[in-house]
Amino acid sequence: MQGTRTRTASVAVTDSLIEAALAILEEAGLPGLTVRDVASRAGVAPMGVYSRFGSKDGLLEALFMYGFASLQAAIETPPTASPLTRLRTGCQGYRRFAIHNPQLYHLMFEQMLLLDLSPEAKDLAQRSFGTLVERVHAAMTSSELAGTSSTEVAQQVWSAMHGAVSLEIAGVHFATDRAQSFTAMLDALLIGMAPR
Amino acid sequence: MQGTRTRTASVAVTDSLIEAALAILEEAGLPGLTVRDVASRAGVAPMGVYSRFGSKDGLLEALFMYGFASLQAAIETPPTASPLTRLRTGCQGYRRFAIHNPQLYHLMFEQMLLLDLSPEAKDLAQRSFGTLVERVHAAMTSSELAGTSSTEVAQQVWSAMHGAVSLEIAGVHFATDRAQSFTAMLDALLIGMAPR
DNA sequence: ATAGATAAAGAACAATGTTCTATAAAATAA
DNA sequence: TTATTTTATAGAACATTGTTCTTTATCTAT
Repeated sequence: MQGTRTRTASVAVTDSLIEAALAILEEAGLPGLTVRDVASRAGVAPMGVYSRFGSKDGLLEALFMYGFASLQAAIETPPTASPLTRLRTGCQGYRRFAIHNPQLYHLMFEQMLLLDLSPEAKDLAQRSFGTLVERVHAAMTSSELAGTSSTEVAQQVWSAMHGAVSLEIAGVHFATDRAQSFTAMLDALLIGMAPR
Repeated sequence: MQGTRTRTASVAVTDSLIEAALAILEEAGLPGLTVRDVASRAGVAPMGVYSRFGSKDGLLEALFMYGFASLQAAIETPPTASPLTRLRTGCQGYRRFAIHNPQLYHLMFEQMLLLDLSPEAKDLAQRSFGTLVERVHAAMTSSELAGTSSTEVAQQVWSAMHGAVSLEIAGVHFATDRAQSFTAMLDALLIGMAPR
């Protein structure tokens, strides 16, 4: 008697695993994201995760990279007359991404960022930050922002944004209109960074 | 023949468990914080955690509350001539707490805050926020800050602080002097919130 | 001092990340 | 096309961890 095992085609299994993981992540959160469930949802055995990603952390890193690619797209906006306006629009995109993908955002910024990431993952994350630095630099050039180090100012803007969406995702918000409160905080920060 | 089990005295075992958990947390991080290791370090069996805290999450909630009590102490400062200065000093204390207890801060804000907490834990956290609201309110009364809702402004200040220390703890910082960058961000935000 | 109540020790259980092994599918060669 | 080698997957097995169960040492009240 021969075995009854069947083997699924190897085509695009990697993508299926990532898709399954993303779906489970947003549905059940990080604790619900088990290797078995991801593999099952993708129609493969748990081993499939290990042959393709090396470990569960490897899969999570793939989600991390997917997330930063999405974030990059969310903050990328066409040029406008005012560089500061373009920066503001990008910040709104940042919040939109976070609010629309709360579990993924949590994974990216509150889990993976604390772990040892591969150089590729770090590069990708840094590229997103680079976009923000560019916007800040442009606003400095147009004299809409003061200061000398666009990197340092960008870090401060990013910090404020991250803190705001992070607490909002956690359900810690005492303002009635959270989008408006986010914008108000950002406006205050940018006003305080304007030339005087 | 009688068993060779010994039973440790019940006095102050709860505190021993919390102390052990805090030590392991900062030494090995959240993944290293296992019930067995905590119990072992406290000199009791794993069951001790369950009889006293109900579950591992119960123990983590005790750490959460310990953390917020410490944070409360860190942001609590004596009155000064300028309410805004007092607010600023409290914010520096906030950062100091976070940087000195990075793993605990991570547990508090990036893990527990996302879970279902007991009313006691929520109250304690809200009390810390209340202190910040008071400082903001005082600065509004002295016309050093503008705006009508001290709660909303306090939330924005907290957001910015949290984002800054959160990224700093994660190792994401592009400024040379991080304490200075934190202060610079805070200054910009408070300037942007000043009456005009 | 004795009896009952309490809670802790240690074993056992369930779930999860990971590894191992047999083998089905694919790739290659003749 | 057929035979052989390689690859990667299915399913079982293993280690660790959160949790529960059972036995029994310790505590408390009389």
